[in-house]
Amino acid sequence: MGVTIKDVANLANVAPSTVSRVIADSSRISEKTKQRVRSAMKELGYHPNIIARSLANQTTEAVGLVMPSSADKVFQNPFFPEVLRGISTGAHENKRAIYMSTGETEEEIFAEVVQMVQGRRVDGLILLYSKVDDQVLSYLQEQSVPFVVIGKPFKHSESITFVDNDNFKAGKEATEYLIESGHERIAFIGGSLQLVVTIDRLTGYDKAIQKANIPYRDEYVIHEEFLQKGGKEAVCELLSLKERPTALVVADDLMALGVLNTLDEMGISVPEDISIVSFNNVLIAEMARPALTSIDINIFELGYQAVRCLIKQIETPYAVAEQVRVPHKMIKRQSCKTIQMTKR
Amino acid sequence: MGVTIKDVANLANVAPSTVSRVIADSSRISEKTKQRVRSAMKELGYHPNIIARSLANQTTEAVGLVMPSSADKVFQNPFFPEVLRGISTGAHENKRAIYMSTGETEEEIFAEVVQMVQGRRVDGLILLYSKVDDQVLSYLQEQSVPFVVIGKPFKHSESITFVDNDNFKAGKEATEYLIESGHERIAFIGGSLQLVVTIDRLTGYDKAIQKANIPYRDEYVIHEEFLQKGGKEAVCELLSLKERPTALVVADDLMALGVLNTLDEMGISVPEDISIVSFNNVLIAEMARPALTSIDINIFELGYQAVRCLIKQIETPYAVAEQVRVPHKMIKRQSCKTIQMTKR
DNA sequence: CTGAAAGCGCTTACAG
DNA sequence: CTGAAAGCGCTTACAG
Repeated sequence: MGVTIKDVANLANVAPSTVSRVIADSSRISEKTKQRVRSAMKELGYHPNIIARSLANQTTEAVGLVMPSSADKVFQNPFFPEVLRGISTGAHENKRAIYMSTGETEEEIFAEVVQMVQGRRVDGLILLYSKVDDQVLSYLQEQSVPFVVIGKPFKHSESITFVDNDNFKAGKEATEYLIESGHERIAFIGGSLQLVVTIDRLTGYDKAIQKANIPYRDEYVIHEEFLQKGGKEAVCELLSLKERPTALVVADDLMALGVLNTLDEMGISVPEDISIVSFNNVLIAEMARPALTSIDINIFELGYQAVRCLIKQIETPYAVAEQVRVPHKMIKRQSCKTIQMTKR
Repeated sequence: MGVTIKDVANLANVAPSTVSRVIADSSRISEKTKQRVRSAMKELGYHPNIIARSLANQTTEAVGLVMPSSADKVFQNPFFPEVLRGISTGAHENKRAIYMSTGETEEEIFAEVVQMVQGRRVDGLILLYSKVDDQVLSYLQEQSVPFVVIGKPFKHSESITFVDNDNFKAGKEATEYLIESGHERIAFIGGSLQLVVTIDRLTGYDKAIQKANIPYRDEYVIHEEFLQKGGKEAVCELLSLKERPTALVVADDLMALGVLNTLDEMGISVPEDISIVSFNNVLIAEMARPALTSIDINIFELGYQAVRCLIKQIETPYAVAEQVRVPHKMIKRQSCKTIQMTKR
């Protein structure tokens, strides 16, 4: 039914191979022939069959996106649309199509990745997360398929191409900012400890309080899901302590929003009673009341750079691993207050 | 390099065609042979090449997603992640992969769609928007490729499969709710008139005020982008009128948020001075202060049903067009106030 | 129940 | 500068 290269060849009175060369705009074909072939293509409404081309030349012009498991929850967090926007822009600039995983459990996603890779559906992949002991990552490494991680790989990060913020530094800066404002009872509310981003930000927090000679307290470190609900649960735990914190480092804006709403319900006011610094600086940070002081991590750029690195890897087979650090920046708003230095 | 069907055939001592039948789990192959072939596959770590299979049997097990143009802006609106979530869930349940357009301008997107279709990259497509005079839609119709529209097609909607809310009714209900609360000076802030959803909701608004014998005023109907910024601009226009409205029907939560913030800056309070009903009921509707009364349109379900319809169409070649109406529901919160009936 | 062969629509050495 | 032929890795009538 579809018009093929043969039909074009017949009409233009050349061999199929010649048509193929015209499509590739090979310099070995005369202008005259090219013209003839092109008008035949136009006349017949010819469009190359990409699947056939993929099979013949072992390339797909598509990149695969691996979402974290339970993507259904993930899409609630504005991080993902924003990183997708960066990826989409980058893919488009490089004329690459996007292929997305749809699985929900870890096993399903793994199976999909194997399909994408072995099925030669994509030329390379982007992992939209980084977690401890990831079988997808190990698999991609051993297959030596081009891939890029958004976030820092837990292990072997020297030999893997990744795009990330300096989350250690960001966590440290957020905490230091609160310390400089006079806070000493600072809690940390983070996501799953399986996620490297949580580990990094927590380590930064740790470093900052250590440097300020503030004792580390186990009960001040809480881990929940990167969602509003997670923020809510964390607050309940923290407020049940005899010595409540006066400031919070919250690893995600959406969580911070949950924190804010819960505090509001409990009649605790921000920033008067509790100061908050959060991360990501998505739209809701600006919209929240009080507006949240948040570390902008430039999510769009994370996605955009990831594509750029991936394409580079695909096109230069033995390229060395590349590490890109996307800068962050604290955006100060109304959720923090300077307090009186007490005992120091 | 990859292990192919031939390698498996050799190891299992059968013909390639037999291996192929084992993959398809054909009933015409003996259990014994199946076992042998399967263990050979396992031993070699065989995975079928999907591209080759696609070429041979003219099917891809993938669905294409067509984003509205300027997808970069679109991703700022929470509608899209949520509809993607529904699509992703549906695709996954049906073992279909997702292929996404990345173009920004209308022409680019059109070219991508042609590529997806003629390149046989997808078995069918979902349009994530519906607008007046859409060349993509016309193209898909004339190619008779399976496709589904999210939103109501502007023309020929009887012969096209689509999934939509009853936006006319929703617009009418929102307006009636305000009328019943005593409002008469009700403005409508909508998105582009190129989008059918805007037209439908506006028509509903129109119907409601007409029914209540409230004169239609041109200056009370504003069209802006479905973003915060759009809401802001609309408010500025409306407040410059001599007779300011006392209530607003805002066609999108994100816009409503812009409206809210702008009113706040101007010292006009909601709902005391102005009541607001908006649409979509995304997370921010709940979070806004005051929390927004919003019509929940069940975005997830729109995406989910779209996939279901598409798969059905793909699998039953001459199926008739199907129209799915996803129900909506008003969620009442704090952005509306009953006012004194004045002149009636 | 299984195999040999043709075909899906391209690309790409190899010849000339 | 152009063509004939083989090949990419599958599937699927057609035989037997």
